[in-house]
Amino acid sequence: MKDLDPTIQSFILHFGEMGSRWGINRTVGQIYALLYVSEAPMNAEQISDKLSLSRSNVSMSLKELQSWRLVTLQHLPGDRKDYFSTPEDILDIALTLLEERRKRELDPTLTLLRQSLLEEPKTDEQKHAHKRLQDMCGLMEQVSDWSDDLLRLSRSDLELLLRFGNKVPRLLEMKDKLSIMGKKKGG
Amino acid sequence: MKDLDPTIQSFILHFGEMGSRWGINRTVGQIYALLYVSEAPMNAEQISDKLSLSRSNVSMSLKELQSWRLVTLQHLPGDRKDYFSTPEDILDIALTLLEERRKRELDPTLTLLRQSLLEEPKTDEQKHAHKRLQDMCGLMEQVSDWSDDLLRLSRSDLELLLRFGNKVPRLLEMKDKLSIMGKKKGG
DNA sequence: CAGTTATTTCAGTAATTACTGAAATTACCG
DNA sequence: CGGTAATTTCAGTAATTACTGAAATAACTG
Repeated sequence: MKDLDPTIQSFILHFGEMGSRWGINRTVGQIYALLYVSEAPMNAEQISDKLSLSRSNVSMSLKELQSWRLVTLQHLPGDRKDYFSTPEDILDIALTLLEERRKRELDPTLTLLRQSLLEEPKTDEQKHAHKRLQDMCGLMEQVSDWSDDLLRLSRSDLELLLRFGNKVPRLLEMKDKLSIMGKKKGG
Repeated sequence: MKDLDPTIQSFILHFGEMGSRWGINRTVGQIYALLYVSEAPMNAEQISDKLSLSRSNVSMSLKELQSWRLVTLQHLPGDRKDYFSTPEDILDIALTLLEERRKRELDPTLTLLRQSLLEEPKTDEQKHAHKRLQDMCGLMEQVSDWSDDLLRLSRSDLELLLRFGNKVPRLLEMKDKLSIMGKKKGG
C-alpha cells in the first residue's frame, strides 16, 4: 500500500476487514474505499499499484463492484484505459446499496416463500410450518414494499425523512387525529 | 437430513445457501431455519440428527445463533438437555436482526469514521478525503438514529409504520401544512 | 491488418473458513 | 465425592473462497 496518507490507509484497511461482514471480500472493500476517498478517477493499474494487488485481482474486483453498481466507469480524453470512480452523492450510494442488498438478500427468499406457500399443508407439522412461512413472507413483503417506496422518494423527501429520525413516531400519532389515509392495508 | 417434509427441507436448504449472503454460514442458517419452523423446541442432539451434522458443529452454531440473540435456550421439566427455539413473533425477530446487524455492520465503521474525522486535514488530498468521510459519517449517523427510533417504537406504532408503506411520502407532505415539528435538525 | 495496449479469463495455488472426532470441561445426581 | 450425562473446546482436516501469473481476447492505432 504505497504513498497513502495514514488516515486514508486505515480507512481502506477497515473497509477491507469489514468486507466479509458486508458480503464482499477484502480486496473489493479496499478498492471501493480507495475510490471513495479519491478525488480523481483511477485506472486499474493505479489501483493495483496503490494497494499492491495483482492486476487480474483488480479486474475481477472492479467487475464485482460494477455488478453492485457502486462504481462507474468513464474514459479520459486521449486515454484508452478505463477509469473508475464512485458516485458523488452519498444518498445515491446508500440507495443503490439498499436496492442491491434487497435484490440479493431478500428477493430470492421471498420467491421461495411464495412458492412454498402454494403447497397445501396437511399434517400438523406442515400446518405449523406453513403459518411460520406466512409470517416471514408477510414481513418480508412489507419490508420489500417499504424499500420500494424509499427508492421512489424524491431527493428532498428522502432528506426530510432522514432528518426526521426520531420524530416519525410523532407523525404516526398525528394519523388518528387527521385520518388523511383510509383504513385499507398499504402495499 | 432425515424425515423432513419436502417443503420444510427446501426451506432449510435455502437458508443454508443464503447464509453466506447474510453473514452466517450454511450450518447456522440451516439450524435457524429448522428451529424457526419447528413447533417444539429442540435439543442439540435432535438437531444434529435431523440435519446430519456433528454434535460439535451444532454446539458451535447454536452459540453463534445465541450471540445473534436469534434463538432462546430453555429447559424442559425432568430433562437436563438444553432446548432451543426461535421467538414466536416475527417482528421481534426482525428487530433483533436490525439491532445486531447495526452493531456488526455499522457501529465499527461509525467509530472509525468519527475517530478519523478528528484529524485535521492538511493537503488537498486529505481535505477531499475528509469531506468524503464526513458525508459517510453523516449518513451513517442518520441511519443509526433511525434504527434506534425504530427499536424504541411500541409494537402498535411499528405495525402501523410497516403497514403504511408507500404512504410515508404523503405523511411528509402533510408536514408543511401542519408544522407540528420545529425547524431544528433531528438527531 | 500488423502492432500495440488494455482487459479478461482461467488453471493452479494460497489463504481462509467450516467441520469433525476426541478429549476436556461442566453440571448434575445419589 | 465418584459416576454419569451433557456441553464445549480444540487440533487436525476438509471444503471453500480468494488471489496470482500466464495466456487469451478485445480494442484501438497508424
